[in-house]
Amino acid sequence: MKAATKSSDALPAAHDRVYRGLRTRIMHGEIAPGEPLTLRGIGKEFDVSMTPAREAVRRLVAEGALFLSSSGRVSTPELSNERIEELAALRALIEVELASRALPRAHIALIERLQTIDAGIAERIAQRDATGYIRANLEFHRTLYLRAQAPAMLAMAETVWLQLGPTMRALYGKLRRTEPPRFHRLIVAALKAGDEPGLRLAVRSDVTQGLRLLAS
Amino acid sequence: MKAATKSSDALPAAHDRVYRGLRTRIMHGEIAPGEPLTLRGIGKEFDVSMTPAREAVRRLVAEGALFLSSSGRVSTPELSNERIEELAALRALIEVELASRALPRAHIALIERLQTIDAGIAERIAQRDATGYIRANLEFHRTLYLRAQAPAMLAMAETVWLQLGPTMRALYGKLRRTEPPRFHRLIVAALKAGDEPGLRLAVRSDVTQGLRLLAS
DNA sequence: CCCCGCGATTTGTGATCACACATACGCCAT
DNA sequence: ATGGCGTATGTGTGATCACAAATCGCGGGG
Repeated sequence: MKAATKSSDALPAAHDRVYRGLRTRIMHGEIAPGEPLTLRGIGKEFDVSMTPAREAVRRLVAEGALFLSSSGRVSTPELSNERIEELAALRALIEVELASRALPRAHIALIERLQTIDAGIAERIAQRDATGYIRANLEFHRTLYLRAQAPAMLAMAETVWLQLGPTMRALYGKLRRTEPPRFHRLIVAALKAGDEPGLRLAVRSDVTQGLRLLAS
Repeated sequence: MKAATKSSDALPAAHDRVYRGLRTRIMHGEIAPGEPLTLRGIGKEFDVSMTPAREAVRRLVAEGALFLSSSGRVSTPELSNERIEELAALRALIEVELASRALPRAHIALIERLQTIDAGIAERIAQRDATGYIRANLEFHRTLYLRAQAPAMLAMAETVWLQLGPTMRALYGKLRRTEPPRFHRLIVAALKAGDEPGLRLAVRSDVTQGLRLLAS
């Protein structure tokens, strides 16, 4: 039971592998809100001991992706309506700024890529693929924001996504969407036209649309 | 060498004690940018083993307060001008929103407390007390933002402060301030008058003032 | 039938250890 | 004197262990 030491493996550090694995699962909404996790369970799943599992969990807790009860138990957080409203407001603030900074650098190739991703989103919706929908939606936004050349801001936006992850999945179940996101069209149109005020409005609308129903 | 087990101590968990200790030192600018840290050194300083030290460091790295080199060495980060500009923009976005949300709840008692803190800031400046100045300045902002009743936003703002901590200390040395922060007066005045646009402008100015010189 | 309490099990915490790697120091050959 | 190399030291990583506390389940009493 010495877990392959390091031998000739590549170099994806153990605790980082666990972190990334949990992170994407949370961000994509593959874990239900309130679901409890155990360090030994995580370690077993990723074939590591408790130590790297603990580090990964600690990091996710620091990012707000996991909730740490007073007794040290970890679970994915159940967000209150107030917190959801705050996080939506943060998304609006940060992502509008990111989109605005990306606008001058948005070439036609980027816009075409966004349209391709958007088509994929429509497919996921048609197939009722919640996780795929969330993943594609985040890819749409991240692709745009990468052009902003603002890594610190992007990291902060992703932190917010992470916190909303489990809830977004639950939200997806509530609203029975059959249509593709209409605000994405507006975003693409504003990018093409170089219309900054229109872009800001479209991003703000897209980011806050779904979360309004949840708070009602 | 069994480190006092738990005996009759209260219950401030070990790794959390280390985390808080390092966090405030970083946020207050008591550690120079680029300064290297070792897990064993931290453990010795707080009288714990490497395990809690590692967890605290991991958490601070996750928050951007510490930099982790490719070989695993940790140090406080040396920020590029681009990153400083981003962080200043984030401060402006988030803190303007926080101030705006705090405005309707800003009673006279709060305003008086802000003025008291501001007087303390003037003292620190007169005494050339860099750390004291930073701490008092952050207290001024936090006191105001607490009224916004937006814990997630406040946490995000504090994360940005944390990332700027070591740099703010260096910044303090560059600009030889002798006058108390003039924008704080404007903030207080806007709060008294219930002037939201004025408040937003004053906060934005206060937050971005010092960092403009640094980027030049 | 429900509620309380006690014990077994689960779970997080922190210390310690073995190991791999990086760095730094010092010694020897040129 | 200087440059290169091998060793010693320091550092992070991850596994394992001992311990305390929390949680769960079961049984008895009301």
